[in-house]
Amino acid sequence: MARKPTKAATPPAVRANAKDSAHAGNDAVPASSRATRAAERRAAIVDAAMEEFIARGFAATRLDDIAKRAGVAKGTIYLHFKDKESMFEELVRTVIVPVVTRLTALPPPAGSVRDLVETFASNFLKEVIGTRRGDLVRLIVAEGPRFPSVADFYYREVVSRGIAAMRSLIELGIARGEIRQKNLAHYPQILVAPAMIAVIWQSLFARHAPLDAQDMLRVHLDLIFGERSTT
Amino acid sequence: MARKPTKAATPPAVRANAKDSAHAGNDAVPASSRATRAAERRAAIVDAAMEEFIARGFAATRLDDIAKRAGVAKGTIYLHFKDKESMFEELVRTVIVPVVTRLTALPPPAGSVRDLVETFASNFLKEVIGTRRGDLVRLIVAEGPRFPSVADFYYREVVSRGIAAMRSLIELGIARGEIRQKNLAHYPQILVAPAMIAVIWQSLFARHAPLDAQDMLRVHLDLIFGERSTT
Amino acid sequence: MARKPTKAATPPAVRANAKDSAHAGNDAVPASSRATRAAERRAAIVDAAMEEFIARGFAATRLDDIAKRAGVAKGTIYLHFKDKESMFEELVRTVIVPVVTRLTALPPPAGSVRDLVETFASNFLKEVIGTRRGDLVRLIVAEGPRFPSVADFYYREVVSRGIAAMRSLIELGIARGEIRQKNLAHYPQILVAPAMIAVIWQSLFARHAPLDAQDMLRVHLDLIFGERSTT
Amino acid sequence: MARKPTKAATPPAVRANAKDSAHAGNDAVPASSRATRAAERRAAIVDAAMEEFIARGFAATRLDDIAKRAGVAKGTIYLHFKDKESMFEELVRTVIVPVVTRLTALPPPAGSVRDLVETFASNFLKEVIGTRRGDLVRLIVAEGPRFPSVADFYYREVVSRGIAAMRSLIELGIARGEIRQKNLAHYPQILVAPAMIAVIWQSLFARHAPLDAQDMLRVHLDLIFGERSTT
DNA sequence: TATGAATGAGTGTTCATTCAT
DNA sequence: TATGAATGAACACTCATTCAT
Repeated sequence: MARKPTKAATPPAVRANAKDSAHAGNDAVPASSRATRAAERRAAIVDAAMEEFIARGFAATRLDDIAKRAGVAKGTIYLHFKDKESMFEELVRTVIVPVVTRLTALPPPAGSVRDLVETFASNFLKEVIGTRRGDLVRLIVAEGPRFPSVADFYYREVVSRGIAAMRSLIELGIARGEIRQKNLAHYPQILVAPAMIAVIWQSLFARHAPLDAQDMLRVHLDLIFGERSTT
Repeated sequence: MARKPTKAATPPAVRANAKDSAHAGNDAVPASSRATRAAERRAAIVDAAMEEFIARGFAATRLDDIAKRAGVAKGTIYLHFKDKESMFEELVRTVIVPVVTRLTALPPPAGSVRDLVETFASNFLKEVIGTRRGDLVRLIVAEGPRFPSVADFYYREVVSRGIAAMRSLIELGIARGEIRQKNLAHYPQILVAPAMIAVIWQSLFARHAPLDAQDMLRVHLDLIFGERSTT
Repeated sequence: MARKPTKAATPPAVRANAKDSAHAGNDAVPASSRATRAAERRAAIVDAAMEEFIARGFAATRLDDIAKRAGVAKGTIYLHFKDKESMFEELVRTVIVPVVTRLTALPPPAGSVRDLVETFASNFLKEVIGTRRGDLVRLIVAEGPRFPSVADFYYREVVSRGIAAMRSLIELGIARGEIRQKNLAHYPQILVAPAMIAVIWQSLFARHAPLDAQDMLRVHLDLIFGERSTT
Repeated sequence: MARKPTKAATPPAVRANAKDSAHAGNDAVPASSRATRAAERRAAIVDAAMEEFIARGFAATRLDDIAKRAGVAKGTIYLHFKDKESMFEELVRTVIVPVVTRLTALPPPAGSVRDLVETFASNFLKEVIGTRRGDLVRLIVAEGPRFPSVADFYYREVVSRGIAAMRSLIELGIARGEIRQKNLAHYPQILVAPAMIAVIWQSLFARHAPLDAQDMLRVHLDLIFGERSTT
């Protein structure tokens, strides 16, 4: 869609003293420079690929479909990615990084630890569970074993950081007396486990039995921090 | 299931003074009747397919490889399964059912609820986490969206039952005063979440950061039941 | 399952003075001798194969289907025929020969030539057009080029004889003054052409436009012998 | 055949003062636009497929062989046809249509009806009998029952039209007193029957007994129109 | 003799990748 | 840069043929 609007859009002035009469048509790039256009295309491909990989998994996804969805020709994909595998790998990186940075841009540690964790959980709910990004998590779980580099990357960039962050929070909670269970700091996974389960549940069983993730997480936090006094 | 009943069933007396010397050599493999052989082959195929599907996922698995691994010809697979898809679906059923029946054959509810849950968790640890069966769980998470029938089956046979069983236990725990958190009964998922995370963790990140699942589960139970008084 | 019930089922009386103790059970064949049974089976296979080959052509016919239709096991076919090709070839022979002998068993040349030809045509109508045998003709037309031996056989046994017979009739007709066109004797094909066309028409276009073969043949004979005086 | 007519077709003038020295080598095949090339390839595939289908029938024909004969890769076939079946169906259409249009482009009805029919027959002889197109007729007879759509198409486009045309001619002949047999108009099949037989004969029995189709048709016409007065 | 499970070569079809335009 | 026609290796599935029972 909107395949070749450029030709008409080219302001004549731009081509003023163009001497390259032979193949002048191509470089009629308007406002967005060539580089920008390329970046846009790449983004379109990444988005399309994401959709397809999530829907079908790596092996069953056809580059043809990605190209169609992205509105580019199949060959164009190869101008941006070496092959299907590296596309998948880079894709995961590309999509994950901003998520991580957003989530780790934690609000300054004001208020109680529980508040912090709750804010975090609430962000997670909005940003991940039941969204495309949640599906990405499932995709990584699915394809991880066949793409060690992806699993490694995910572990390094997301999991280990997340675990570390959770551990800090837990330790802070323990220090402040909000958390009783001292051993919890050894297994921050416990803190996130229900959230992860919620992600997977939504992908697989939502239509059998919808899950109120928010409420579940609240109950879980009550377990850890003690039931909240209803103010 | 009644794998080799023939051997025992053959009355020794019958062959006492057997004079069929002519073709005595054949019965080097006499006992396994045709039906038995067929069952064995089918089992071999199921095993091989399980390995391959786990290792590569559905789409990337080649029937050729399954056949090779099972030690049968490719065509033989089609004597047992309609096509690749139904093989996958039946496979999951075949493998899951015994697991379910074993796990649901709960020890009689003697002792405290915590003991019950602990026993259950310990079984789960031994039988599932880090085993082929654990990988199967990951496989289902991975392929579920593309195999609704598999996801449905898994939900019906495993998840919903498991959830129900956990809920009963939780309610029992609440009734007996072992569990404080009344709301936990609404989300039995919380009880199992760390176990599931452990399963997935072992599949994906074990080599980066091994997880002591047993200890983690213990900590989690402490969270729910209160820290165990070290007698 | 009920594999060898014979041994036990054999009434002792029957085996009274049987000295062939070793494999006495088999020959419990009632009225029809073993040879007869074999011939019956062969006939069943031939019939089934005929149906299938006509319906699907040689290449697209599955031995499995033939076996099923004939009520025998696939392997049994190989007890009667070397392979699929020779089955097809022998089949055509088997089926054609009786047709030929019946058709060539012309009624003694009494009456006019036209009467003779008409009798012949009427037989042909009943015995061939719109019947399985008519389909066989189409089958031979279809597979002839790939089965030279079949085409050869068909030419030798059916076509050349038929042509010769027709030629005799035509010559007789000319001699008796019933036929004017002397040259017709050079092309007996002309005499049979409409009959053959009728055969093919029924196979291919009957449902679009049914053809009254009998009437057409009458008109054709009128053309050759002159319109019949309606006495 | 007629693979690269482009070379000759390229008007020299076009390349007169070409300054595109840089990559002048490429345009050794300039004229044939992509569309032209595609059409050529498609034609090559159609030709090759025609040969193979005629030689082996539908089921026994391998796409591999068609591709090889057409000088394209197997995958290329699928750029032009959905699958083997539709290739066969489209093929028949593609090949038949021009034949029909040519044959129906009858010379203006000048002269006697017999002359007309004779002209027609002579065209038929040259264009169909003993040619690839004749084999196509046999192919349709052979595969028709398994390809109703092909039989339908053939009936609609060829047979029904041909029958109608023949009927008109016969009626004209009757009106002009050239044909005595009034009933012939009911069965135009009789008029064409020997021609069809000739087609089939050439395919199947030519090597056993060659048939002088031309002479046979003449004799047949004598039968219908009366023997020609030897001028 | 009869069976039908087992085989594996063979075939239609797909799809990642290339490359001339 | 971008295209999409062309490629051909790869794969699911079939089926004639064999052979242990």
